Amino acid sequence: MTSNSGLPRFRLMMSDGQHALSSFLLTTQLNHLPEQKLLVQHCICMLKKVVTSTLADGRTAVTVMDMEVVQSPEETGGRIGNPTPYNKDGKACCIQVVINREAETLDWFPITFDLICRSNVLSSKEIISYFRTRFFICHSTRTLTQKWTIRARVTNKSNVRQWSNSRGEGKLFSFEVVDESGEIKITAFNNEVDKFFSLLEQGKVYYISKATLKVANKQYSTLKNDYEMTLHAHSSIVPCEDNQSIPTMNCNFVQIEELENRDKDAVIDVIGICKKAEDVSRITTRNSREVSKRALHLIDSSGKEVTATLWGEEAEKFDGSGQPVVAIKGARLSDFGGRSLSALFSSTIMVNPDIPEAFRLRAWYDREGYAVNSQSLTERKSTNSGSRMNWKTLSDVKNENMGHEEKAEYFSCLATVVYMRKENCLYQACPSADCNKKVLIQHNGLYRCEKCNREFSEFKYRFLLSANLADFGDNQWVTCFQETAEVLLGHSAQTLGQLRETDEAAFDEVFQKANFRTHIFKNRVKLETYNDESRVKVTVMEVLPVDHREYSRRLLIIQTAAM
DNA sequence: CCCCCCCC
Repeated sequence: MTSNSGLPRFRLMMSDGQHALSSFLLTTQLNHLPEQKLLVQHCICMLKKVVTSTLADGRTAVTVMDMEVVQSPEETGGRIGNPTPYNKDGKACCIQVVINREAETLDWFPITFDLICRSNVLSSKEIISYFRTRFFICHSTRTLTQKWTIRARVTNKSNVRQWSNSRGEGKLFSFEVVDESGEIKITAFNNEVDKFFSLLEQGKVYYISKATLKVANKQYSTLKNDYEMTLHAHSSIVPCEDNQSIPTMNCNFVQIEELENRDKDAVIDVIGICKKAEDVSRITTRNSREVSKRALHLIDSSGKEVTATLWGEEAEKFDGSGQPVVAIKGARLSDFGGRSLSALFSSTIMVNPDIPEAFRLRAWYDREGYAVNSQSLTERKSTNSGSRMNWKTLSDVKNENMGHEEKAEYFSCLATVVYMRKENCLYQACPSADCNKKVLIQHNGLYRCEKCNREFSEFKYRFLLSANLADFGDNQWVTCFQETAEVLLGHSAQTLGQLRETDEAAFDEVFQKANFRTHIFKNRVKLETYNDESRVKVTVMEVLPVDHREYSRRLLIIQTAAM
């Protein structure tokens, strides 16, 4: 054919041995291939870059922008199979072409993943839909469902998690992969969990094909990709042995010292010597879930130390013996204790990773680091460090008009309980797990909760205790709810409620014993208006035992103030 | 189709 530029234009018929399509046009830049008799009949070609277009008559033309001849007709042995014409509107479609390492030439393609077909053979249908997909991705934000193959290394793999919500229930896991062009998250649900979970191993390389692509929800991902993948029934994952060219995890380690300058909630990569691993412990979250946690004390050559918390299984299985190098990719920076780190579900924790940074750290620590009197960015958790406490005397609270701001204020004080109101210290609350609303007894003997709009045969006792606290110079009425009242009185609301019903003397004794006790109180203070009357309300958030050192220190402050 | 990221 003749091109617009007047140069000869070559048209190719390509076949996969089953079907053939003659609508391939060679870009004139590649004319040397046929002219030098490299591109000849029956050779096998690897198409590296192709642009498809729809002609006026509806036919699809495929312009070959870059290609390589991988087998001569001699090697191929002539025609393969008995191909019939490919009809894209109809039944069959399968044209043998080969795609390899396509991505780098397609810089306008937002997911520039290394496209390699596992068998090195793609059908024309796949190719055409693939190119449609590229167009689709560029111009649409809807869920994208097309097929391709990537070759990538697994850098992180989650556990299997169950979910249950109004839309149904099931299980899932996700993993993250990296290749030369970037990183992407891939999620598997239900059947695909069974199929692929045990196959995938962190650090290994796989061919992954026929996953669907969708726009990533940035809210839940810190990966540098606007898209993510989901596996489906037809998806395939095959281990790849030849993985030299695929990068390993790319970490961007931040020096511990530098954490001081980073924003709270930043997600960062850190590497350090685990100077100390605290014991694993179990905690209950706000959502009443139990989870294991373990704090690590990491130090690096900046001479600074930081506490990093691991969760769940990561916390349980962590072995800190021998002070290993620990790298955490994607830890979240918290301002607890000044600066600390917390592993996320998406974090990757590596013990003694095989990377230069780890070797350097090991050498530094064994040579000199072990002797460094390191300074931690994370303050010791303890009530006597003082710095997290906004210490006030009770008269300070009044003199400084605390609580008059729009936002509630907080203060800590050392004070003695001088009175507790026994009357109304307990109320009958709704027995539902998360409802503490007061219930009213009905004529039918049932207890009604207005909030839940339900009647119950039972109630639970809750504390709402008014107490008067005093220090050397002043006193203050405060409110203690459930947890803090339980600490002050040393009994659960349920126990004390029953005691009140059965043994009034014993009930009174609980109050006598708890009175005139001295504690550290952490309080919230806020001006509240009720019936047109404003007054400062102090709610006790936490009751802590008095540490002797702290007691002496506070006493000194109080005495100095009194002089 | 998930989206939990916790505790002091």
